[in-house]
Amino acid sequence: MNTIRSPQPPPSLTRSVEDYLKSVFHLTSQGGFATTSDIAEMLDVAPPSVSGMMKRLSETGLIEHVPYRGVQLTPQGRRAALQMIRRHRILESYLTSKLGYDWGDVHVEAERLEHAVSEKLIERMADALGEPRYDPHGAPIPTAAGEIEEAELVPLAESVVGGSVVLQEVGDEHPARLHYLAEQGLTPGVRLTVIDRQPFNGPTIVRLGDGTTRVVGQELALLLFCRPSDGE
Amino acid sequence: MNTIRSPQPPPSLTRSVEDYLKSVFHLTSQGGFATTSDIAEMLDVAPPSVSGMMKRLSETGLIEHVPYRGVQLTPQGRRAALQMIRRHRILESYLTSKLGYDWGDVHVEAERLEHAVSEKLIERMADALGEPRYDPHGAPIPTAAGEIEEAELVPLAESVVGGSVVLQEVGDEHPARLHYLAEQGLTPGVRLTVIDRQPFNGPTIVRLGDGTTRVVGQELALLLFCRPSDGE
DNA sequence: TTTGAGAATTAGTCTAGGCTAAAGCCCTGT
DNA sequence: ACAGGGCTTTAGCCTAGACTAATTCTCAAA
Repeated sequence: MNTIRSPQPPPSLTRSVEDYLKSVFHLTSQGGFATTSDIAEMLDVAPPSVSGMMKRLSETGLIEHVPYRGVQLTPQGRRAALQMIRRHRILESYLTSKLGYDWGDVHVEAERLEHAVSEKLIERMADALGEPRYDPHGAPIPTAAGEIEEAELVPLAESVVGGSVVLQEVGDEHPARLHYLAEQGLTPGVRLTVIDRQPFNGPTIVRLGDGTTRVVGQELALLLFCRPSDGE
Repeated sequence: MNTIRSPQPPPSLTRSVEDYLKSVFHLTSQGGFATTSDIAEMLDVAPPSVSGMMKRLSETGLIEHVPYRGVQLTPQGRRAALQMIRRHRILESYLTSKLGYDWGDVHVEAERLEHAVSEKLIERMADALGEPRYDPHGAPIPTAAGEIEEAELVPLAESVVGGSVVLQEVGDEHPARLHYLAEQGLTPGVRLTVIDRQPFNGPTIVRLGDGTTRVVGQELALLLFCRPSDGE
């Protein structure tokens, strides 16, 4: 008799654990470690709560914890985090496309739903949408297999003056800012010509396809991730 | 200055509390009290867990607890329970109509989602469905205002032999039984002629609209709720 | 009227996941 | 080289919501 049950039954993580894994993923996406206080701030909990959870998560093999340094995801933790991010982004896409949600309002709703949906439901939504590759904010949606596109994007605030870029992703979830950006026509896929930038962290001035211009303050311009688009 | 804040901010119940309220609602739908052990069995927890929760719920005014007798919902508890039932049934309807779910599989999915969806999402789904009045099992969907239709239904097992009935509601959530019933053509809305019933809790024999007959064992026949349909 | 079975409650414990206060580590600036 | 400041961790506590074991209540039957 074979007593080894190989492809472990899904451990079924708690809501809280899922949130911690997502935070660590986002905080380590540029490489390096996620620190206790960054995680605490992102999840709005006290630092000791993070230390406690990091201990539990490293015992279950989801993260690697270097005391006083920070944490990184193990391959297993990364898979779990990407699964949550896929759920989140598919949900955002579905709510926007199929239920008329505004792109500023989907984040909060998806944040709760992502912990409750089954794999099956997510795949049905993805199917109904035609397997979208980007969510409404332009963020890449991980595949069901756990792969995610990594693009080299540059914040508009750091783009080359005189160049032409395509706004690829809006790195923000605050409804008010998103509403404002949509009003300004600054949504993913738009092509922008970088006309000028004021010194001392001043605004960036861009021209849209229709010839109109926008003055984008530094704070917002740091959230608009672009890829260069020199040729056509 | 008015220090009374009348229409209390929504207290935001926990998942567990929501489940208890639903159980009490279902167990008291015929009037009377819900007993500790019935609730425990329905939620698959130990009786002392129920006693503990009943204490908390009566402190927050959601139920009325008569020690050693049982509990009933207060008007506030009933509103909360009906809200959960509305969510559940709208979700079941949406998953069936819009995402191709089988009626045997929707219950489990809705059971998790009902705790995570917002009011707004439920109303958008209801709207997309055209404000359905019944869920896929034929159960009435409470209105957003908290009203629910109460019909006088009779289990097929207790219907009058020789009479004609319409199958209104299937009172079961087990996927296997639901699949079987669908195969047999026994789904809500179907008209049945009750041809015969074997003695000693034996099966009921019915004829469908297409002239074919079905032999329905007592266990299943108790789950098929019908309304008389004498005239056309 | 009493008694005993069965149901309900109380008592006490456990875990997850928060918190504050206190202690420990690391690194930079003098 | 070391002192101090800022993180991080530990210690200890709290709540919700489970559990088991022990106790108490109720009601029906003798």
